[in-house]
Amino acid sequence: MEKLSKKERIKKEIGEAALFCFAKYGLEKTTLEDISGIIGLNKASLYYYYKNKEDIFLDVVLVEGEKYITNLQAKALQKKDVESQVVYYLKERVAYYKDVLNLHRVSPETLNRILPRFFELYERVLKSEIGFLDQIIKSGIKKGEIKISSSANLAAALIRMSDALKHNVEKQANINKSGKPDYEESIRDIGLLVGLIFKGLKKN
Amino acid sequence: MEKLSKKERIKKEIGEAALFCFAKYGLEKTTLEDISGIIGLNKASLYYYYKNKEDIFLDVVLVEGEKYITNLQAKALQKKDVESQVVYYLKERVAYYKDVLNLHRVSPETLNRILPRFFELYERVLKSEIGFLDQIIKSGIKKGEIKISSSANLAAALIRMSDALKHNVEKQANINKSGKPDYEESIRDIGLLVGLIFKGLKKN
Amino acid sequence: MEKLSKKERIKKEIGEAALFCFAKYGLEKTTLEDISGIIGLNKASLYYYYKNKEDIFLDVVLVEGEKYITNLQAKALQKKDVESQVVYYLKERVAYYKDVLNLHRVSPETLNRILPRFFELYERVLKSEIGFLDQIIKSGIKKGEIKISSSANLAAALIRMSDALKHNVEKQANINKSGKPDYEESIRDIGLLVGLIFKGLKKN
Amino acid sequence: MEKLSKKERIKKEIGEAALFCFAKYGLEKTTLEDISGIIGLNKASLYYYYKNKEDIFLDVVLVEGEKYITNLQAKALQKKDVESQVVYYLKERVAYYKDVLNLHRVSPETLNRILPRFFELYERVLKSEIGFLDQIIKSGIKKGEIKISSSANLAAALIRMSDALKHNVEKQANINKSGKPDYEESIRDIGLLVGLIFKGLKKN
DNA sequence: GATGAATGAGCTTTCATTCAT
DNA sequence: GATGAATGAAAGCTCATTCAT
Repeated sequence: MEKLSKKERIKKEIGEAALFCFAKYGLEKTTLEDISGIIGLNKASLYYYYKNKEDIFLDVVLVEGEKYITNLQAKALQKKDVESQVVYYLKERVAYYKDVLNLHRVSPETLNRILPRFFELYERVLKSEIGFLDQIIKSGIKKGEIKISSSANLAAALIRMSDALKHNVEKQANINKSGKPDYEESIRDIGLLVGLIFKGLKKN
Repeated sequence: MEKLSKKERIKKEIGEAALFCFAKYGLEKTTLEDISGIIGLNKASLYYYYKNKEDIFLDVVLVEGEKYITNLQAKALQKKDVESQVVYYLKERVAYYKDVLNLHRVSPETLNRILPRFFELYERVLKSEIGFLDQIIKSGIKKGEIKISSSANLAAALIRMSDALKHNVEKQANINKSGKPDYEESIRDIGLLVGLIFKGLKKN
Repeated sequence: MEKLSKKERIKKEIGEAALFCFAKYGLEKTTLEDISGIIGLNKASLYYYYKNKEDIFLDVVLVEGEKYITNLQAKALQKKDVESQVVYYLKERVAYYKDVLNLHRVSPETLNRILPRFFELYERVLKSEIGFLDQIIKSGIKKGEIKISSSANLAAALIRMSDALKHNVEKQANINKSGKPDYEESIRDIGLLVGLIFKGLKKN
Repeated sequence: MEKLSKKERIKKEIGEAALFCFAKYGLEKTTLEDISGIIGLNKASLYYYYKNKEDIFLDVVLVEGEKYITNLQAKALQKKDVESQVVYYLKERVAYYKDVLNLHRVSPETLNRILPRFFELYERVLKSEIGFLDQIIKSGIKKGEIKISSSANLAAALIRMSDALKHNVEKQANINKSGKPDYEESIRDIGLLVGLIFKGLKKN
């Protein structure tokens, strides 16, 4: 279907090779030679396609993330009611983060350096996520499960809330001795808070 | 209580600083300056206490491991019958490995270099583990839950079996493209095999 | 005459700079900065041309060795009869070793680490050495100086014998307190043994 | 016979251990731990007996040198006439230098750093050397082999001449590409010059 | 006198990044 | 577009040397 320019095609190849290496050696241990070697390219050539190693990582993680999000949305829709759908979606979304970081063995240190750029790029995906939640909520309203005037605002707020909770444990981890963000805490909080929010929305 | 020589005290300090750094940056990303800086030492000084970076890591992991094992044994004893105790202990034990490697973000590459030395040092702990299983099994015999003549042999065999299963997925990971050992497989196998073994022990 | 690629040309430059430094400071005291500085390169650049310092040394020694061997063969041919030629060649060959190690001040310790790799690379030269001895012997047969059916086998055996004798004193040196291989012993033995061998060959 | 203070005794022990190590590993590769380990001392303790590693080396070389000189003088006296004695003595003396540097694998670089201090310490030995030559010459005069008014001056001049020639090739080596002092040249020159000098002394 | 402890300087090696061609 | 070639920065490690005890 999609016609990719040659440049896009090679970028994709690089991304795939990188994904493989990141999963195998971790972000920091993967060398540009590891990546370029797989696709028979010189390591200097990577710089024609990407600004630097970090950008390759971000791209890979974003593409993977988008695939995952699409998949997750399909799964979420199978839950029985709006609340379950929303809770499931928000929780799994955070859990995904944890897995990605573990998979690529990114140190929180590096993470913090990367995150700003990540969210910059993530913006587009984020909008689609809010759109998805908006739809769910709207259909919940239609089915009479909940009542609320501004669905879009709620959708955006929920996403922001869960991202904020996630951020929170990441920052905590940076301050505390522990070093490892306790994403489980975010996930529990999300469950609790969404539960309370929906209690209110149903009451009416 | 425990009187540590000054050298021992500083080794402990180094170990704690290292543990913190390994958890935060991962083994490979942690520099000796990171570690020594925390306790106000010059990086060269670490070599007075440890032969090299790897040795620091092994020490830290072993000490942590021993603490964990002690704790795990207490937990295992709370399970209702011998079989549950044994299965729980063996499964959690392997799960711990997975967590440790994830926590410190050790690349499989490095892992393979370190493992031989690790098991050399682990020998002592291993004996205490076998001793623990032996006790559990003996008390199971006493309570009439199971029947078997040589409890000690069974204990050693069970430990060796679960370690072998763990090794197996590690070796597989090295051969396969994936790179990541699938410890879940080992854990499932342990559950299955111990189940079958105890079926036999109960039959009598 | 010979057209060298740019890479080959620079490798040669490095080799020459290295030879100069090794002779001046000795292998272990020569730093990569010493070598790279001479030809106006950054020390990291050496790694583009050679895997490591040891490889530079091996290359340099091999190239020098080959030159020496060629020269030695011309000299040996000037001796009056086969026996003299063979004895001269084998003795000088061992003496060269001693001189090279002295010249570059290689510690026996380092020597032992390097030797296996050296002989791996030396294989090619060795064959030409055997070929040379084979020729000498054949011409000795033609002139009626000696009698033997398999000249090639004798050639190979003589080279191996003298190398074995050299190895021997190197191993001895490692065991004994002295540390320094007594190559003179090998040289004396070679003289003695070749003398006896040729006595037999002439008798017929 | 000689009663050594405890300090002197330990200095001697250190010297012997050092000599062993220098011969085995060379000056630069020998660590203070190598030396102190042999006599069961802490490496820091060496600094109570010697100012630094270089001083240990100088001491060792001087002591060895003195032994050698004594021995050499006895040997020289066995030569048939003054000229032979003088030539032999001066030549062997320089050859000894070459051997010592080879034995301990001292780089000319290091040598130049050490030499000034060496000659400072050597002063005493030097006087005895001049005294020895003086005696030889005097006995030559007595036997009517040669004629000269100031024997002591000649003795000193001869020593200085041969040392100067030696210095010369060392400095040459530093300037030239070669790196290795060609002591053979000095030795040839000594032979030539002493020959001419004695020609003159005999003429009269 | 002896040494445990600490360190600065220097070494080899790796790697992301740059740039002329 | 691609890459050969180069490099700065930083890592792990070694060792002579210092110093308080």
